[in-house]
Amino acid sequence: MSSTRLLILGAVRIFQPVHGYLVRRELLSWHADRWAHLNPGSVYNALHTLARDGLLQAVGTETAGRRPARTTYRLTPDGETEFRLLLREALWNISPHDPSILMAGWSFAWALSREEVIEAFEHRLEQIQASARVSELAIADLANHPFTPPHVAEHWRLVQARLEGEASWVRNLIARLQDGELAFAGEPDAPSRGTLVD
Amino acid sequence: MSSTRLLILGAVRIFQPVHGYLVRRELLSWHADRWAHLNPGSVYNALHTLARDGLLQAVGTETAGRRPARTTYRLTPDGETEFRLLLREALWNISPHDPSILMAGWSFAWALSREEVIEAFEHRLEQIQASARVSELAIADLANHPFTPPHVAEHWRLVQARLEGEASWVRNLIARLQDGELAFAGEPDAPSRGTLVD
DNA sequence: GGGGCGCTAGTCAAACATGAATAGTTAGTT
DNA sequence: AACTAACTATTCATGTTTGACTAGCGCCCC
Repeated sequence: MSSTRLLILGAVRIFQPVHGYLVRRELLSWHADRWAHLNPGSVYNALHTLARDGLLQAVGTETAGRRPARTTYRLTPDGETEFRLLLREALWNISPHDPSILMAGWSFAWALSREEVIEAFEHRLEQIQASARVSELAIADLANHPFTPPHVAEHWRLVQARLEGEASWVRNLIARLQDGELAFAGEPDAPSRGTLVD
Repeated sequence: MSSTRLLILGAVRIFQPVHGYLVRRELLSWHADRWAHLNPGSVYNALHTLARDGLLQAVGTETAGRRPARTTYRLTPDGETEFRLLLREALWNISPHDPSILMAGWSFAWALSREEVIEAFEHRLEQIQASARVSELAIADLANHPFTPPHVAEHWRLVQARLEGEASWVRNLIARLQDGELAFAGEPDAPSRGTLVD
């Protein structure tokens, strides 16, 4: 699942310096375990991988009592760059076969400016329109492939129908963003760090 | 990805006895490589696993010239049972976070009766309605969890919007199935085996 | 007749995901 | 004061996915 890296980078970025358990707990409160298949192992594995690749840096290991030691991480400059890259990819491009990518991207949209998010979403609407046209043409083209079974045409229609659902969510959100809802990078109430309960 | 087993079982079931390459080629013609992440390795691995678990049986190995040997498979009775189970699960239950499951299920819907498919789809519409209610309540409940970030409410709305898209596809299909479109188990033109090009 | 291209058929190491299990800690309850 | 339920913090064996790679065969074209 390609949304894992973005989710982990983004969650570390909010709370850094932070240890794995807190990252996981935050993502659980977003229900990312369901929509992004985020098991405990995935979180810790991603942390290790990202640290090995130089996107995260382990900044210490604390032990409280006789509990398991916990390693804390923060983003490296490369990690910050990668985060912004993945975030922009997630928001600007449709991913018709992986719903978790937009969910992950939207989770950190506030890290960009309101203008960029609106622009990205408008671009998304155009892509969805283009995709409708591509589907039509692909379905028409099936006539030239007589051995392709008829359910394939419905696959195209189903993918497009789901995208239309996504489009109505996007349109609703664009309107609300233009109305000033929520807070984004550079604005007074913009979140930059998460709010820790404890 | 849980749709892999269903796809492989179903594809073997169509062409049995059949070797891996033909299964893969057929699934590629459905573009399952894109919507179900079906790489060559996944196909062969699934075949091995299903054979190990007794759902498939390797019925021979032929060698033509000095080419790689090819193993042919067919479903065991357990494999047929598992196929029908996975197929019914895919069609009767919504899977809000994995779009490939319905795509895989629909690919083999013709293996059930027209009546059952219509009933399953009607049940699906009810589940989507119920899910709308659950989303509403979940969003309302967020007021009691002040530290949950605001994007979580949009996650619920996005999942629901995509399901509404799916619902419009399902409604369209129910109407066409009631009109007698396509052919299902027990009907004159029902597909039972695939049509091989060569 | 030989050179290149695309098809056939599958393998494999590395990467990634799964989720049960572990083992100590705290808070509440009878 | 003992019990237990839930939380903290992570590991690890197992399983699945990825996609580049191999290597022979057939066909077409010059």
